[in-house]
Order: sequence, then C-alpha cells, then structure tokens
Amino acid sequence: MTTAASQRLPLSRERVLECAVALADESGIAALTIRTLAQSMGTKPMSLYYYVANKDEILDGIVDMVFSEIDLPAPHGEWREEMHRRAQAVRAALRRHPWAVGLMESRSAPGPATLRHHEATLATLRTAGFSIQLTAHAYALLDSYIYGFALQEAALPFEGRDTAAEITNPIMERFATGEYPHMVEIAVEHVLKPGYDFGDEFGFGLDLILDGLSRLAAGEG
Amino acid sequence: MTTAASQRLPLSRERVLECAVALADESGIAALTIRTLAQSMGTKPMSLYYYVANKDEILDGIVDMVFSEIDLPAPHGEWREEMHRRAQAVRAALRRHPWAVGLMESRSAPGPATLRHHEATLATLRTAGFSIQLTAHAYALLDSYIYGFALQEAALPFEGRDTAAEITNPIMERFATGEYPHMVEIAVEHVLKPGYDFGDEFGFGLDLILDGLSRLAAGEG
DNA sequence: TGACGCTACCGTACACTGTACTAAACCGCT
DNA sequence: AGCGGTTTAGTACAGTGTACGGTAGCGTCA
Repeated sequence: MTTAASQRLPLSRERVLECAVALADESGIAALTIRTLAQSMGTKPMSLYYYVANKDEILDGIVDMVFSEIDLPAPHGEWREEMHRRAQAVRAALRRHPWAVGLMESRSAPGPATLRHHEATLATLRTAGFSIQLTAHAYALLDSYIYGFALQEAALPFEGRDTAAEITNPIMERFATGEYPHMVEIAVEHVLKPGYDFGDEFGFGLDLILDGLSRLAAGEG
Repeated sequence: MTTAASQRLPLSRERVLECAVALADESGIAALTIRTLAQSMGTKPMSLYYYVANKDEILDGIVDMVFSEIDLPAPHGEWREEMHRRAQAVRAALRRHPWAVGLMESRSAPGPATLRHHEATLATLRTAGFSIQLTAHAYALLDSYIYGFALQEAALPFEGRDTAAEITNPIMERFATGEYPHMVEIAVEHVLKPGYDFGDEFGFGLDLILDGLSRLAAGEG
C-alpha cells in the first residue's frame, strides 16, 4: 500500500505556494508554470486549481510569502534602528527571492503579510513622532530605495564578492574603443578591485537617507 | 496600385522597435507578442524575424529605446542641477513606459543608448570632482531611488492627481475592521486629500539625497 | 441497501504563445 | 532573360493557462 500517492504530502494552498516559491528560487520565475509546479509536487496540473483560482493568485500569493519572511519592525523601538533593520531585512528577502522585485510591478492586490508589514512600518514612524506628511515622504523614499536597489541587484549578471571580475573582463574588451572612459574607470578602479561586492553599496545610501530623515524629524519634533 | 502593402511603410529594425514600444505603452508588456506586433504593423509574424533575431532582442531593444528618449546630462554643468534634471527625466521616461522598469530586471545586455546615458552621468559626477568611490556610491543611490520610485508608481492602481480617491474608497471599506489603523490614517489624512499625487513625493526624496551628496562632496573637495 | 451530495483530484481539449523550417516573391544586376 | 541575394509568408510544433467535465472515495439519510 506504499504507493507514491499515499506517500506524498497532501495538497494544500500553503504547500502549493511554498513549492511555487522554491521553484521560482531554483529555476527563475519564467520556469514557474502550472505544469512544472504540478510536476514538482508529484501531481497533475489541474489538481492545483482546487486550491488556487488561477496563476495570478499564485503570483500574488508568493509575493505575500516573501513579505511573511520579513520580521516586523517594533513600533516602540528607536525609529532609526528599526528602519535600518527593516531595510536590511527587506533587501535580504528580495535577494533570496529576486523574482519578487519584478513581480511587484504587476501585482496590485497586497496580501495580509504585506499589509501587516506596511502597517508596522507606518506605526513605527508615527509613534516616533513623525508627522503624517513626513511619514508618507519617508516611507516612499525608503521603499523606493530598497526596491530600486534590489532591482539593480537582481539585474546584475554576477553575484557577491569577487565574481564581478570574471564576468566583466570579457565585456570590458568591447569598451577598449575608448567610447566609455568613465565606465571603464569605475570598473577598473572600483568594481574590479578584489573584495568588491555591489551589495556593500546598500549601506551607504541607507545611512545617507536615514541621516537626512533624522535632520527633518529633529526639525519637526 | 494603391494596395495596403504598397502604402504601408517598409519594415526595418527601427520601425519594429518603435511599434513594439507603442504597443507596450498602449496594451501593456504582456500584450506584446510577435503576432500582435506583426498585426499592428500590417505584416505577418515571421517577417519580423528578418530584422530581429528573437523576442529577447526586441525586449533589449525597447529598453534601449526608452533610454534614447532621455536627454543626457552635461558633464561640465553644475552637478547638482544636472543630476536633478537627469533624475526627473528618467522618472518621466519610466512613467511614459511603465513596463520598462520590470523589464530591466531580466535584461542584462545594455544597448548603446543605455551605455551613453551611464557614461554621461558618470562623467558629470567625476568632472564635478567626485572621487571614484563617491561616484559609485552616488550613482547606485540615485538610480536605486529613481528605479524604485518608478516601480512603485507602476504598481499603483491609479494614476495622477485626485483619482486615488475613486479607487481607494472601496478598498478602504475592507479596512474598517481596524486592523490597519495607521494605513487608514495615512490614506484619509494624506492620500485621499484633494490634489494628492504620488508623483509629487519624488521631489522630496530626490532633494534629500542630493543634499546628502552635497555634504559629502563638500567634505571631499 | 441504495441514492445523494461533498471533497479532492484528474484527463482531455482549446486557444494562444515563440519560433524553426520551408518556400515563394521581389529586385537589382548582368 | 535569367541569376542570386534580400525580403516576406505559410505551415508546423512544442509549450502555455485553464475551461469543462469527469471520477473515486467519503459520510448521510431514507
């Protein structure tokens, strides 16, 4: 009686979304099709439609799964510390799941985890004494920066420390014409230096933004 | 002799890309298929493949077309003014072509217009006396903010001034449970006020970032 | 006992996608 | 007139989301 069917976990909406995230992480969002997803779960395509209305719902669902991995900021903590931690946490999540950045543009129905995340962030700023206006400004600014940075990271053809050189060198040769001297300069003198990691640039911008907000918050409070 | 065929413009790579941009603007990037594109040009799908290797090349091409619409910054101008103008120009272009933001994540082969744009921007910062390190930091920061803002704008279900209210009101009713008090507060006291336009938030963050960079540049120079 | 409906799952079929392969039409040359 | 490269089309195929219609196993009730 130990058939494959009896051994495998029962289907559920949760499990469908978990497997969808895993599949997108491994093979990219383009490889996430109803058929491959069903196969990865040991089922047939149409079985999934019992738990999920359509593929769009899967896409909305996995974006919300990503938010559910992110620790919420503490509304009564020190705002700058909380915003710093949150920013790093969001970036880390988007790095683990690069497909999520591109997905956000097309999905407009936020899930419960997403809403909880937004709510906790707004609460932290308001509790710290930010005016409504400044809260809105700050949130738009911080999220724009975080998402934009994640977008650029996702677009990079290399990942992490040192690997830049291997990839970039062949490309650089096309630039030997001298048409792009400043790009070459930045590449040679900065990006191709050993130990370079684009991800390290994140902290610079984040601190600059938080410094600017500090100044404004002090002026308000 | 005035057949449809003789009247229509001759095909060319340029025209294929122009029509692709127009189609994506009108109907969204998902509607841009080889068949719909061919139909919009009054020809048959396979004819396009003479001018373009495959669909990926079309996608790379239209991203580059978007960059080609953006005025280059002047390397010898006042850097802050040039960066301000450039940021606004990029955002405006990404607003006209919202699909471009999502596309950037998946395309990693930059076209000539894209490269020229990067080169001119880097040149402006370096000419203004920014160190290599600060130039790299500043560029990553500015572009992250611009792209992230455009991403959020593209995800909004409404567009421009005032229309927020019409869309948001029905959604708000679901929040009447009191689970998200701060989101409701921001919505009621800020977003739903007459004259609100999310796009106006762009200037706030941009000025904050440029202020921060000014301080650092002054410290360097 | 047998009819019933509910849950969980699946097989088939259809319209649509990108594009490989093949063939035909066109056009400037000798 | 005929050749050869350039340009355009037709057909076909595998892969996509999913509508439609099952089926197998259950508990409930007459």
